[in-house]
Amino acid sequence: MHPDMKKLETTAKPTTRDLAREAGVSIATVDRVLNGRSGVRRQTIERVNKAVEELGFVRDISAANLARRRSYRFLFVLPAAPGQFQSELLNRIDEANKAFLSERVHVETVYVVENDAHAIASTLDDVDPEQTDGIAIMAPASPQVRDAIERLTRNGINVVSLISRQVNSDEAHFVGIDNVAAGRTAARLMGWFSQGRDGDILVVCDTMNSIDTLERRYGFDEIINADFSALRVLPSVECYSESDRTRVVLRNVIDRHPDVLGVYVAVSEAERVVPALADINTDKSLKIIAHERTPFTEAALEAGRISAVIAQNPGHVVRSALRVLRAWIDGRETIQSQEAIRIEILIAENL
Amino acid sequence: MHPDMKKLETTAKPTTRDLAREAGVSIATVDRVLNGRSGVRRQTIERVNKAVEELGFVRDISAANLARRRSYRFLFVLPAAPGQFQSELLNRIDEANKAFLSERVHVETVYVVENDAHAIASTLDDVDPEQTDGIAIMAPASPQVRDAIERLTRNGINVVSLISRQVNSDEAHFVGIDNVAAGRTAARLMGWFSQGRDGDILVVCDTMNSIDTLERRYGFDEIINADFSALRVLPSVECYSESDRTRVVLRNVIDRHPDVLGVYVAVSEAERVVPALADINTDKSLKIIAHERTPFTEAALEAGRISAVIAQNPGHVVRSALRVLRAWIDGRETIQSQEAIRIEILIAENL
DNA sequence: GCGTATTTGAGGTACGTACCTCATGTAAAG
DNA sequence: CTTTACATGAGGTACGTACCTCAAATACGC
Repeated sequence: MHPDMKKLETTAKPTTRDLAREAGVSIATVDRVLNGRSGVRRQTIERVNKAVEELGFVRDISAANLARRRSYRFLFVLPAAPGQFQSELLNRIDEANKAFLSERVHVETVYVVENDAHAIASTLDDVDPEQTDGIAIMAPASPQVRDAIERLTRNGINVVSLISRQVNSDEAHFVGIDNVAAGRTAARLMGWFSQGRDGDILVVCDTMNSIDTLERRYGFDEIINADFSALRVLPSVECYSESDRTRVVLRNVIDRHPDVLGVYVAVSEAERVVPALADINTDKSLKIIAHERTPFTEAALEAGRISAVIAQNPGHVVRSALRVLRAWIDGRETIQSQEAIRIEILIAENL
Repeated sequence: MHPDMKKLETTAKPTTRDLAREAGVSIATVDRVLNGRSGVRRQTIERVNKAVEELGFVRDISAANLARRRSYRFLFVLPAAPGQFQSELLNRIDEANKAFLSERVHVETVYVVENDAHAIASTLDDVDPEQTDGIAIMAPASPQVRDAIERLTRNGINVVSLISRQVNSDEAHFVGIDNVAAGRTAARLMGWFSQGRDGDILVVCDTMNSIDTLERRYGFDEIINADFSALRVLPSVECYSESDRTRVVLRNVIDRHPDVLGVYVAVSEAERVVPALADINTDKSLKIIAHERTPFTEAALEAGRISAVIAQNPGHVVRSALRVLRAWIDGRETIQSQEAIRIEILIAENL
């Protein structure tokens, strides 16, 4: 056996009792210091803190939460959109809710109309600070939502934004990928796919009003212009989440630009856009890059209908949001590297 | 506010007390049933279980662990190799040890000589079941280690294998990537990089005795042969973790094969192999794919000296191992999707 | 119907922390 | 030197679960 192991047995984890003995004060005083209650001399506070250092005391969060009768009540605010990525996200929330039940974490979900910033803001305003400890919101960035988040924060409710960053809101931690970098990544792949040929590249988005889409497009152009000058990126095709419109618009663009080599589907509803592309481009020579791992994109990758997918792990996003909110409440640090959401490159081989 | 929220307030999480009332038995009996103690009639057991179902009782693990005085003492067994990936892994273990301290998880690390299966096995045999609750081992697959793992399991110590799968050991859960798929992924990328040209591809490994390397090579060949017939994969270059040897062998091979287009560095010590390649291939036309994210590979990606990296997240690996071990001890389920280690494709744009 | 074995209940203590009250100590202000 | 404010100690209860003991109730064999 390795020599250090004995320590585990003899040196048990120090408790508040040990702290009191070490600092030469009573347990009550230790408690006052640890929980920042008033009525302790500066000098005594320092004695206790020194004991904490020396014994390496770490508060037992389980016991503390038990004593406090604390449970974590979190609320996910999600757009009521029907896409596969949405439902994937929902499944992960359900999953997390079940898994964290034994750790006193309760998760609920409420839906909002995606395009109505005022409605979203008023939903947020209606949240009762007495009954909610934290909120994870996925909604397009807007001043109304940003302000509502600020009000929540002032009321003591922690907020993180999911997938879509709420700009200018330093209050809200962001859980999601860097969309500019995602666009750059897509561009690099598209460049490789083009094999040095010249031609046009199509970028499909819902609406250019979405900051996420703008950022992706920005990153995409950046790399294509810098490193793949043989490629021209056409103006973004906006399809406003409507299947019929998508079909018509795509056909128009591709008819007018026979040199289209590849398509970057910069929105998450690949299941709506890609089939439309397949109908138009029957010879399957188009290189398609889409976003998000869903049953549709998985199948399409395996069938070779999509060449690559840029994804963020929805389970990771959900759990990260919960961990960040919880750490915030506990006054703990998070593990930085754990909370960074990776820009995943998925191909048929690494699914 | 959404309508469900009130429930949180009124319907508190049921406790053993509630269970007892619901089942019409005493708390002591509930306790006997929940903890599988003897001396309860079958009929009574069922009454209690029914109450568990109906109330949706979930045991509060924090409180239970507190009462049991349970702490989780885990041991990482790592090869004493000096590579950057190793030290990355170590950092993550340290990090996890600190972060999980407040959840009564203690992690220690012990080093073994990588190539001495007997020594590793005897290290495992020396572990005291009284003082260790679980082991995560990273070591080349070998019958000796596999048998030692089986002995540990019989003694009630749960074991997971990290990075390298211990074959034929169904006892030990594996935390790491599918190496065949990793090889396939590398091959697909290499194919894209080759842009349809024909030429030779070099595969660099430590030794062909390593199952991990064999699997990567197998997957690599599979895709190259199937989809990129213009490329020929040369016999693997073995460099036995020695810098001098690496340099000599690589120079020999590249001198003899001027058509080498790309190199797949199938081992984790890219920091040893890639600089050697750079010395030889001064015109920088070689496309290099390496394994594992390390300070070296990050810098090399950004500088364009490496085109892509196939990686597994060491922090994720460490935490997943700990979660799996803990769930095992608690008799809980793990979240499947959380414990799958992804084969990450890293390029300069998605770092 | 008796004795014995099994099943159940009642009640306690403990885990490590939070939070409360009340008594007592000490220092500063008058 | 007293008054007052503040600082600290001592001791308790609680959280939800585990685990223990002992007594009481019930079932079972004969």
